[in-house]
Amino acid sequence: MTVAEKLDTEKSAKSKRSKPPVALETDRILEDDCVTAMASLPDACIDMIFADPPYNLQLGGDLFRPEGSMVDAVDDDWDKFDTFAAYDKFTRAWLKEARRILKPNGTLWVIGSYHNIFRVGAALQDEGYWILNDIVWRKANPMPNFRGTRFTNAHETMIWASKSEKAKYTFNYKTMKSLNDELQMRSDWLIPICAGQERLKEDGKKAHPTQKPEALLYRVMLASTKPGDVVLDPFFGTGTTGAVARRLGRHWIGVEREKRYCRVARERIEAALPLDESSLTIMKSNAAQPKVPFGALIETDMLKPGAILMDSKRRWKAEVRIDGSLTTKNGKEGSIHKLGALLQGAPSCNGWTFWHFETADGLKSIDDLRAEYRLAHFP
Amino acid sequence: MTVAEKLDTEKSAKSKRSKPPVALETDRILEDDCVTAMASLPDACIDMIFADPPYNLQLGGDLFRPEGSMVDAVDDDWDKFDTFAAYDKFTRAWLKEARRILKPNGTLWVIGSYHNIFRVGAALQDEGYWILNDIVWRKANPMPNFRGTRFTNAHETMIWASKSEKAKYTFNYKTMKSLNDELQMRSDWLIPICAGQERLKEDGKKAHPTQKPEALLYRVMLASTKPGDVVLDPFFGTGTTGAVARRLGRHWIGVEREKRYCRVARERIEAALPLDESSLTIMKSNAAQPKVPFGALIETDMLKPGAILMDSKRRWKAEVRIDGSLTTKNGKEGSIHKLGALLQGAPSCNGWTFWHFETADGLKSIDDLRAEYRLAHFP
DNA sequence: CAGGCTGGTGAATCCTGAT
DNA sequence: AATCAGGATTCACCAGCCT
Repeated sequence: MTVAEKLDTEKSAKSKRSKPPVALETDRILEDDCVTAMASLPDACIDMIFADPPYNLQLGGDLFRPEGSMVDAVDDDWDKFDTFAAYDKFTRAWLKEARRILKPNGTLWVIGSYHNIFRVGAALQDEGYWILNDIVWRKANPMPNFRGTRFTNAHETMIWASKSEKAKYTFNYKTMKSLNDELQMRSDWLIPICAGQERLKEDGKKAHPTQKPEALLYRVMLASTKPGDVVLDPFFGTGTTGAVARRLGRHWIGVEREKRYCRVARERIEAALPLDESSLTIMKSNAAQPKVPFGALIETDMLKPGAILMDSKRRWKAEVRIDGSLTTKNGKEGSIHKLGALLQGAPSCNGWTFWHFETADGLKSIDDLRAEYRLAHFP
Repeated sequence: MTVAEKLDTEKSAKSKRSKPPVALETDRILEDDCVTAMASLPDACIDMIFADPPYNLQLGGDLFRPEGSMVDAVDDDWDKFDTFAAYDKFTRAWLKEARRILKPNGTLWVIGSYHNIFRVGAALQDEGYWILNDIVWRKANPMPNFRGTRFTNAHETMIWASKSEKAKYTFNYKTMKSLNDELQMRSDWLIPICAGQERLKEDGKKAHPTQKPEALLYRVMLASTKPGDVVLDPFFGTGTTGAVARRLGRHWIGVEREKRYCRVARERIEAALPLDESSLTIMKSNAAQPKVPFGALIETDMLKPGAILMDSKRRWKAEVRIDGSLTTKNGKEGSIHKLGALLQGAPSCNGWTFWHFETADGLKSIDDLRAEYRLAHFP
């Protein structure tokens, strides 16, 4: 049990609505209102939530309008404020419940457009979430603005947030870098909209008005979850989140009110084939490599006490001592990291990459020695 | 007098704080707090407001680059707020005053990052503004994420809003289209950050920590104002808004509390000459080259993880992994370029033309797939 | 002079585990 | 809870200098 999970259990025990620790049923759709459905789940059981909440105030009128307000007889401005207030109430309700069911180190993604994303963003900050990034989904082929009255609305915004400021969230940095031709993945993603074969149809018409592309969920999930994690989508629609989760070996829970969406989603996920284990492995795993103390290189005679190390430009030299510390001619000393930092006047230094030694083929880094050591001792 | 201006006068007359119709003094800096300064202006006298308010960054300790130097962070007092509530109060105060001085058909631009933009967006909706677009400023050269903890924060968000829903705002559609090589201008703009000669210095150090690029203001002003319009900037700083306004033949009013910023701004605007051809070219948008990372083919399911790639003569084979890296049977791995080079013993390799996959009609290059991807998504 | 190399820098909520 | 030490981590652009 990790520290995080321990904390989690302790919190649950204290909470008024604590539930007995039962195995969470995953890979299924809860056919219910999103707040009610989430309320049926125990505290801190979800690793990641992806939410694509509605924002069409007209269609959802009943849902968002507060009790007893008169629709017809109000002034425009008042009506607008009223509607915003109702939308905010709805937003806070599901964000609150979502935060409760998130594990301490879980994260939340929300996608929206300028109609609702600012309200959602402010609300989630107020609820205690900590924003990690806002991500811009740049649509490769957006619908043009036919009337020429504004800029072509060519993007949507996603907010990625952790449960709290100090949380140790999952971010698969190397995976993202690899996916982006060995450059850091930026906050603006160019991804085509969902069309063609991928777009689900019913009787020739699109099955859902706002179906998201699988490529988007693919990147979201690959970035912020580990295989086996549980992903929840409180506005499941036709189940893009579920389909991608299954393909990527993650567990999923979908919440959706509308029966016909649920039916389409089930069929779709059924057909989404999980990738096999070997394809799932990524090139540079974030799993910690076995730690090698510098002294181990001396003990195994890969470096001898008295050997001279220097930085790549031969500005500084130091001698290796028997206990794995280094010393300079004028008496400075310390670990490979400490001395490297001291000589450069830097706050810190990675001694493994800073220090080199002379070979027939020129300078070689002690990090290469460490790699050799690992190969020999951790096959 | 336009209809808009007539409406405007009528409203002013009814308003409790109506003022005698005096000529508005423009092209000057009001050296004062932003709310106080705006309060000194009459109702409905401004055509466009560009606001770059404090972002409330909430930075922690120092941040160092991998090579040891320290990042020069924004730690100015003007960016510090105790709570979100305090920031919201400040935001609503200036938004309210800004809306009062805006002409009925005037518009407001606000720029921010994920730290503050959601609060600003929600507040301006509450104040009665009507959002027209959210615009993403994609930075061509953002600061990387040095610790590999999040996605590179590579953009900022601007909100463009009219005073009310029914307003007849200015949008120079054709100008924008011609600026964008005869394609409709999208909501994501690729513009470099302010650096080099353009960056104002004092004693060799940057004069203002958050100076915005003139290219950004150029596009904003060209899109949403007419020559002779009055543009107000309530957070003037070193006067980018004023400089661009002068060059584009717009009148400007700047509001800035800090004396030293005012001094720098005055000198700068004094020197801002009308644009010549060459500067115009610089300002013109560099249409984003759609670069396709190999990973995009996997995300869009054009290539599946586990697929086998080989060179044109079938000498080498490799398997596609989930993150866009390749791996061979005997454990060699890398990007399409790296692995191609490694296998051939060459210093470098263009993986796009080196790697192929089996089809019914024989081998096909992954470069063909890339071409298909481009064709499908960048019409 | 062209071209290459080095160094500096930009609105940044930037580590982790053991003791 | 706080402290300490190990050691992992960067992209595009510009200016200046050298070959």
